[in-house]
Amino acid sequence: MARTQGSHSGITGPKVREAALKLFARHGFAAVSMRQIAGEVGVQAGALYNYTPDKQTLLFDLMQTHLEELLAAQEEAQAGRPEPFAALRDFTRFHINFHTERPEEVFIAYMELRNLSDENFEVIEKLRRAYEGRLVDILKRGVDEGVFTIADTRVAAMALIAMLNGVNTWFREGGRLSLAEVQDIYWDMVRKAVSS
Amino acid sequence: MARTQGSHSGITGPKVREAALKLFARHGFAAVSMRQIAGEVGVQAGALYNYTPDKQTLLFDLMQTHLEELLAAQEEAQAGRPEPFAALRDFTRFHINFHTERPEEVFIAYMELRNLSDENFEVIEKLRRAYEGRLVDILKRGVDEGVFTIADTRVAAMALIAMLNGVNTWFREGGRLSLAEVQDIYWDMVRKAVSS
DNA sequence: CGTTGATCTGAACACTCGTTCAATTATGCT
DNA sequence: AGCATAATTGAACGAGTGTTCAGATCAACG
Repeated sequence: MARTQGSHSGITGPKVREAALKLFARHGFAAVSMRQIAGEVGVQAGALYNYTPDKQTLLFDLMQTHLEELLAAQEEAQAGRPEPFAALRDFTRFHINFHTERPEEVFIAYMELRNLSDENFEVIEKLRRAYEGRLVDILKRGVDEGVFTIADTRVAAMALIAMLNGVNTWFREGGRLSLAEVQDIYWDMVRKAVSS
Repeated sequence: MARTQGSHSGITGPKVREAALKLFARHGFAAVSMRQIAGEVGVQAGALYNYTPDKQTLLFDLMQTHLEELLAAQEEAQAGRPEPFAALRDFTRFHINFHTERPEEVFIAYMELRNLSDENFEVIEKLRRAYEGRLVDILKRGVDEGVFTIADTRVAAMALIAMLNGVNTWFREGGRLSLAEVQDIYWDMVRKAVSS
């Protein structure tokens, strides 16, 4: 009997989010039941509804939190770095770092978009665009200052982010390459891709 | 009364695959029921089992067919093109072309991997690796001949494919850019990324 | 120590799921 | 025309779905 009823723990909320995160990432939103999540937490399914109004909102909250943390962390990492070249290098390293540290959040944020309601999707899409905009700004500054050669900054931003996101599909800590080596390899490609 | 029972059409098989393709791409494998697929075809759910042993195999067949067509088409597009530079350019254009022509197949092949059984996953993964290997070969030849400068060919191949796959997330026929323009923009970035 | 209020259980509700199968119907062949 | 057979229906199976809620339980406060 792991947990008796009525216990007033105060840590169930975070545990629910952690369990949902893990299970959604592993099996997909639609394939995970509220009873599975409850089982992972050590609680009955009904108790989950003290922490989320419904399953869909649970997913939405995970995505929103992730993207807001991403934007906040990027803002901090970028603080006071006006030269486009250094800014792009920092962006590249930051992106790889942040994303490889949160594989589950990243996976969900990209794979479960279609399971969001229209309004929730709009909120998430706006956050995603805002992050993309950060990179577009760097690229534009670089083009204006003549240090980057880019045919279309928006397309370039999407191409670079897609390339960097790819790291998550194969990188594993303790593998052939260290994170620092991966960052160097990708920065090398990014740097060259925007050069003349 | 769309369809009377007992009709011996012979085109139900393809229609089942088309319906499954469309619905899996739109809502995800786990979120689509056999009854929905049957409804799209104009048939009762039980009839689907004349064309697939189960739902999972239906998914697997779609993915396998897609990847085998990809490999075959790439082989043809690449036939007799030994110079690495031209081969890489052709690969880039081919990849964008093939993938933008089949958004649903591509989406499924990348998003529904976790819904495959272990054995089915292995088959699909092997095909995906084979395609990746085609690009690795081109890059290796280029490095050997001194026309490309690449730190790690396997990582570079994965990075470039991820970048090219990104086109599918935003490109729409009739949008701001034509397919040819997109191909040129991406080829420009690919070319520079592997240069010295 | 008794009470309040948050927390959780366990059962219930109304569906939906993938899959099976006997019975029925239409088709291709002779 | 009649027969064999492929294709399809429609009902059924057991299990699982998200969500609700009355009642039980426990922590904290006065």
